[in-house]
Amino acid sequence: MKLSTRGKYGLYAMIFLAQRHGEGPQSLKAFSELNLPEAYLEQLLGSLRRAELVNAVRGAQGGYLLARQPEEITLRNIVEAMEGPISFSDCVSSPESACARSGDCPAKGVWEYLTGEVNSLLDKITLKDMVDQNLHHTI
Amino acid sequence: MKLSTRGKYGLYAMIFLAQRHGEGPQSLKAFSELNLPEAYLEQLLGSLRRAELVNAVRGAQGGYLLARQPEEITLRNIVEAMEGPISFSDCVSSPESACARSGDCPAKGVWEYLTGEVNSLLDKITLKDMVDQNLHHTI
DNA sequence: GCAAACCCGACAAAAACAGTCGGGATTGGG
DNA sequence: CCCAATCCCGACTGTTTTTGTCGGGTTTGC
Repeated sequence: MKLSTRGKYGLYAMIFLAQRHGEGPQSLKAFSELNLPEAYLEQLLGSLRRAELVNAVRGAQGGYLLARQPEEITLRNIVEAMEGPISFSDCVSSPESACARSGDCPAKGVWEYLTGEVNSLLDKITLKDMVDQNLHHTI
Repeated sequence: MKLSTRGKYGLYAMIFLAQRHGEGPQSLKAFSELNLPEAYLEQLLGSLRRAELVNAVRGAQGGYLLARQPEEITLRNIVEAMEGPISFSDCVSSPESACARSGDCPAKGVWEYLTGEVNSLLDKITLKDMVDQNLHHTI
């Protein structure tokens, strides 16, 4: 029950971009103040781009930009882009990994319930909330 | 954001014990209907015992029993016993892994908030709720 | 055209996970 | 008292996931 560094670094990168929203493309080098491994971060930004959370501008003076407004990007968007769909147990998300006891498995309902709750928690927090340190309006 | 098999199998084992609560010690062999690797399950039951969620009775006719009533064992108890403390990022739980940006890290508040929310979600679900398929009273 | 950028697939080290195994310690029942 | 049933424990191993690195390709502003 922990995010991997992908999830963490991905969020750091998104917060970095949100803080500079409107200031033009931020090159990979600009991210260096985050003290993350550069080549690795580049990979992660690729995932964020493919998830359409950031846009990349190639060529000189290029870099990365948020693809949407900070208030339109949720924590769930980011976490899912970096770590795939969140679900407490595979038997919820992928049909083929349903276990033998599927039919009346008392645990399945729990996984479904929790997965739903956490997703809705993550849906409620936007990038804007995070840079504003404004988490309480969500409660 | 997924439980490992430790978490899943551990919960299956606890549900199994809850369903037989009051019927005396359940030997490792009795668990075989769960179709889990026996030697591995034994390890996991060791973790549950050390977390004081089950009691083990050694010797012939021995086995495992719930250490408390099913309504007094929460999902959080089980998950933490199997996977360690829940926290979205280490910088919340362990002081030494605080990252350089600790002071004003916009992500830290998010991790703390989410960790708290998920913990309180897990606190509200007891083993009894699960065997009764009664998750809705928690909502 | 060239330097500053991003893009991409392949690779590798390290850590975590998912078990297995062999033998030791306890204990109820005959 | 002995033995079989049972739990206990640490060491070991194979696999998968994670966390990166690297080299070279592509794009584009100046």
